[in-house]
Amino acid sequence: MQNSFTEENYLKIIHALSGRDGGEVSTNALAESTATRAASVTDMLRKLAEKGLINYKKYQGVTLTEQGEKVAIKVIRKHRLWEVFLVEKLGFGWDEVHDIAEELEHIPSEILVEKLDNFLGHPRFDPHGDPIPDAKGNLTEPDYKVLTDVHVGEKVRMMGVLDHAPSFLQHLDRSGIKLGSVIEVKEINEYDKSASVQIDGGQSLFISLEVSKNLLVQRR
Amino acid sequence: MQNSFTEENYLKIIHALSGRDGGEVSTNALAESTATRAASVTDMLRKLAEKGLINYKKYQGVTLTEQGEKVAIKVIRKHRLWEVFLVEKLGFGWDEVHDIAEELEHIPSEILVEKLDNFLGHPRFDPHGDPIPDAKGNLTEPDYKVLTDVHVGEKVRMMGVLDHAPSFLQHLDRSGIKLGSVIEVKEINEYDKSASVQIDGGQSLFISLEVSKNLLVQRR
DNA sequence: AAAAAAATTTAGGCTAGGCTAAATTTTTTA
DNA sequence: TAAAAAATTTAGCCTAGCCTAAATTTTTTT
Ligand SMILES: [Mn+2]
Ligand SMILES: [Mn+2]
Ligand SMILES: [Mn+2]
Ligand SMILES: [Mn+2]
Repeated sequence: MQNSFTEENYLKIIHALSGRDGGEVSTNALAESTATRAASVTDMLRKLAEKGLINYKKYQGVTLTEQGEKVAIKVIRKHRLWEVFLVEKLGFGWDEVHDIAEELEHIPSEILVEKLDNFLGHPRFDPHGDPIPDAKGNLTEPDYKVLTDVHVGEKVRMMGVLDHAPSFLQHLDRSGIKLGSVIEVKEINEYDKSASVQIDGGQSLFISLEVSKNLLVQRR
Repeated sequence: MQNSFTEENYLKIIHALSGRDGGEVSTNALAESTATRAASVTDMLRKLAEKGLINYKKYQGVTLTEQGEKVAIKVIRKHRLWEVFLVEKLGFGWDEVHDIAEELEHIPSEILVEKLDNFLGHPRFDPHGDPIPDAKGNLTEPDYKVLTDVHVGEKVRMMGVLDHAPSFLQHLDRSGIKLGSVIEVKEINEYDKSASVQIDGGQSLFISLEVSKNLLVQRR
């Protein structure tokens, strides 16, 4: 049977909150992420467990079953492919596409997804640097580090963001930081952990700890 | 306030059933088109009237208000633009796109529609020959005639279909009839009104009355 | 112009997915 | 380790969109 829009959202959120270790997700965390109340979450968890999509024991938190994981990954695949479409083909900014993709990800047709993937040239990453699961459902999270873990003097490449909020992405735009940018850490301020960095060998600027915490980078 | 998926479908269907004269649409006709029961339709009509989207007096049938017409035309615009995208960009057949567009037409963002329209090069017609409303909401139905009204000896151009069912479209594919094809009526069988026609000056074939009734054509 | 038939609306219910308030269980703190 | 706090579940309600059965209105036939 088909899963509803709402069920798909729960599964996707459980996947995200579960992290790469697939740990238990709490009712309250889900209530927060779905912008509903804990009581409503409990109702839905019972339904998802009934359908075999999650492992749920009262008071114990939930994890995805293999089947639930599959569904979640399909939704993530669609979300990220649509984001690529919106940015690459329609000319949206990376700060504008999340909400629209949030709707498009629930359009059913398998064949649509595969034709879209083909049209886009089988992209591996979405506009925020997040990996796109392949048609078989394989999702490999590259292990990037956070900019706060980079030492003074190191040069790294910007590979993704942890925060997807438009305001954060726009802040990066104004700072001239984008996917692929080379970031050299020149200095770290002892007092507030802000960093002085140079972008692509050009402009130098200060980055707050808050920003550093949300930048995913890779040693080169 | 935003209109729901269901409300949008009602408005679109009322628009279609209302025809170019904007005549009253009956409860039963809506029940048939929405695949629901008359009682359910009545409920929804009261809600749409409440919102000022339709003119509704008990037992009298409904028409769209100006506001309702606007909403309906926006949905139609989205539906047809997405169909163009699916056929032109993703390579779907014209027989495969209706159901998918039926979902895509409810994705909200105005800006998405305009960017999509731009990406597609502002198409005037969808893959079935139906006119696409412009961004301002102008929808002009070209006045094509039905193939049954064409006399023997006339040559006409195929411009659209009345039936959008996949089986009908596939039948046309097998017959080599597509948008733009030139159809010359060679003979009309007195008994069953089937026609003998020649397509694009090449292949000759028989067309049943049922098919003729659903082909929109234009004198050249 | 009745009477019969058809169309439509009303009444009363159901499910999905929400909510608040109260009860229960688990976790933390003293 | 008992009490307090936090987390979670249960109970009871609500709205959107459906449904069936019964009542009402309109239309068609006699
Ligand atoms: Mn996103
Ligand atoms: Mn993304
Ligand atoms: Mn269609
Ligand atoms: Mn169409």
